Amino acid sequence: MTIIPTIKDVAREAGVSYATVSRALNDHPEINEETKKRIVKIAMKMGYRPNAIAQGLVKKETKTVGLIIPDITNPFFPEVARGIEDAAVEAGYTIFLCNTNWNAKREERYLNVLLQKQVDGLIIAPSSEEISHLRIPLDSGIKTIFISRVINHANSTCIIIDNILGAKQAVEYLIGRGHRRIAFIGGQEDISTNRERLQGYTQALSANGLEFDESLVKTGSFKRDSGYFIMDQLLNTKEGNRPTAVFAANDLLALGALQAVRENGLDIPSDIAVVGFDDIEFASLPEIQLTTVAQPKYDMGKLAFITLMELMGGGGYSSGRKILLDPVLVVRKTS
Amino acid sequence: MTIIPTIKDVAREAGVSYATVSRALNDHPEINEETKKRIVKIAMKMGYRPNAIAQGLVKKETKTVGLIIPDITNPFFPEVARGIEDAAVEAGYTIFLCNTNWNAKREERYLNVLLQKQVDGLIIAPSSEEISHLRIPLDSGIKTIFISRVINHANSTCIIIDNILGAKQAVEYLIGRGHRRIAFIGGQEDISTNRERLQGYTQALSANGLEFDESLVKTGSFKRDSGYFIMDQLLNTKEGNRPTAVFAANDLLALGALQAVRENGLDIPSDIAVVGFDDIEFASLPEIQLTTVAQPKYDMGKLAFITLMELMGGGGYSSGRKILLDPVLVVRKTS
DNA sequence: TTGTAAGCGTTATCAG
DNA sequence: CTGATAACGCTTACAA
Repeated sequence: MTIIPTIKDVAREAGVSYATVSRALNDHPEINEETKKRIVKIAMKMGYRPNAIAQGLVKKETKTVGLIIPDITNPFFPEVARGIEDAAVEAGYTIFLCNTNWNAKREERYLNVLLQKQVDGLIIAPSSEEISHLRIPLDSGIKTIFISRVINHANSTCIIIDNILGAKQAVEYLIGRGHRRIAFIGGQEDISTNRERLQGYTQALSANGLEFDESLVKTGSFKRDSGYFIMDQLLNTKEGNRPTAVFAANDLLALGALQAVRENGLDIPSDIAVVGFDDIEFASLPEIQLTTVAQPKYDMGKLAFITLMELMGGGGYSSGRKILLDPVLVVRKTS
Repeated sequence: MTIIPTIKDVAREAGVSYATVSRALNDHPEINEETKKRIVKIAMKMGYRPNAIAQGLVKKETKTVGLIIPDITNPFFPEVARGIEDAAVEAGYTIFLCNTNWNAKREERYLNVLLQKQVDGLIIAPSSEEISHLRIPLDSGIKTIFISRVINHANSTCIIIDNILGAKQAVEYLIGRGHRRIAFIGGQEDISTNRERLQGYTQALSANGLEFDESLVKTGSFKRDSGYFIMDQLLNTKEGNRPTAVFAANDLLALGALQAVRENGLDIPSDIAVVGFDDIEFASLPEIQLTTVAQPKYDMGKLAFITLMELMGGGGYSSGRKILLDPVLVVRKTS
């Protein structure tokens, strides 16, 4: 419970001015090596730790970035976050984690708080299409990276996966396996991730001369219970309409769908084939073996931070870039 | 890309002193209602946002707390984190998320960074028994809550689950089902979580007159591949020694064990019964149906933050409390 | 090479 | 009720 010493205390102890202490600690070139060593030693002994808040105030840089995600409970995001953080630690940054629970109001609130806290940059996985509040960071000029969702704003930098392509691959694979009645189980309808995956689904159908059947497309939220509920509905329509395969917009939905299928006494994949999206770790469990479209989650996180660094560095790196990552279909046992 | 106005700008615009603006914004009692309204309006129009860094400097309070966890990839922690965060948001706090990847060095580094950033409090799920560096926060007097692991330090407040009891329940249940050769698959050996769960295991055995067989106890790290590897070893010892049941120190280990058992062509639970610990969401998947000892993860997070608030509030709340939560055995299909 | 002093954006203490 | 002004802990011109 010792009181934390300030630079003032160190200066007094060492019998020099604040400036000299500051110089010693940040090893400025213009300082006597001897006194520097002496001061550093004293500072250490006193347990001096520079106050980052004060530093932030004068340097106008906090070595802090905000990360806003919609659902920390979806293993996809922790994996991305880990990538971001590993890159951040290396660069000496600390992360404010903000989980919105898919709540746009909370997202907006966080945005404001983070700006007030003077973060140097922002990484956002937007949770709603209601992007009006996303103009806040953009207009304020703070360096921002959007991940997993594209934002239509002149100079927003986005890192996303090619959702359309990924979905297309998944559905075409299903078609290749002979399926003709393929359902789409989506998350929040108005989210671009969902829209694009639906788009890929539609494109795959039409490219293969299959008719789009509205009754086979249902959306909810990107959660397991939603997948369960929707799949159950899908299975309990009149017999003839039942799909033989399902493409779910993420793995959580797929996991829910799997459960509904089994509880309806049907077999996977012989009665119903299921394909997900994300390739969360649990998709590969031997008991699950979910066929899914993989995203490079960890690397996406790392890339996001590195790109943000470039932006923050202020170098000639143009914002407004859209970085598109490649999905890869991982075929396992549910299809 | 507008420049962010300071209180100075607002003051100039409103034709009053900084002090008055500050008073208006923090609605002090001693201010004219009219001018207050006028100033607030002007501030809003200008898009003024108080600089939290500057506020932190003078108020000596940052409304920020640090959260240090070992593995964000283990669904247990995101769930706890969500609880913490929900409570934090409500109280107007923001969380620094620090993931250590079970790395003590990184934990120590984070500790120092967080102190420098002047967090108001700390919530730590320690990742190693090498607690020497944990003296840093304790000695510095910063309010700290330890979760999921107990720290032997005079005035550390810990929120943990009764690991011994939980493990005991699990193993006694197994014994009740007729198992006599029960293996223990642990995480990092020196971590109290692991030690206590092992202790519960041992107690259950001796309380039931079963002999402790060293060859049935193996530890690795709290990860799935570790569980897989250990289980595989266990199964490939000479036939007679093979266990008929396994108690894994967490669900990830159990999931790995499940996989090894199946890959060895054995049936669950008839050949080998498996019980885990944590009850992560994926344990309840119909395909998994893992029997496990449940922890109130989300509530534990909320409680952690609320307790921290009490501590930070400086009220008469004594630190040094150990809060013990109750585990509950959830019997599903792997036992 | 070192010291002095101004300033970062707030809040808080005094006077008025 | 309001206005100066001194902190908060640090960095950085500018002087010495």
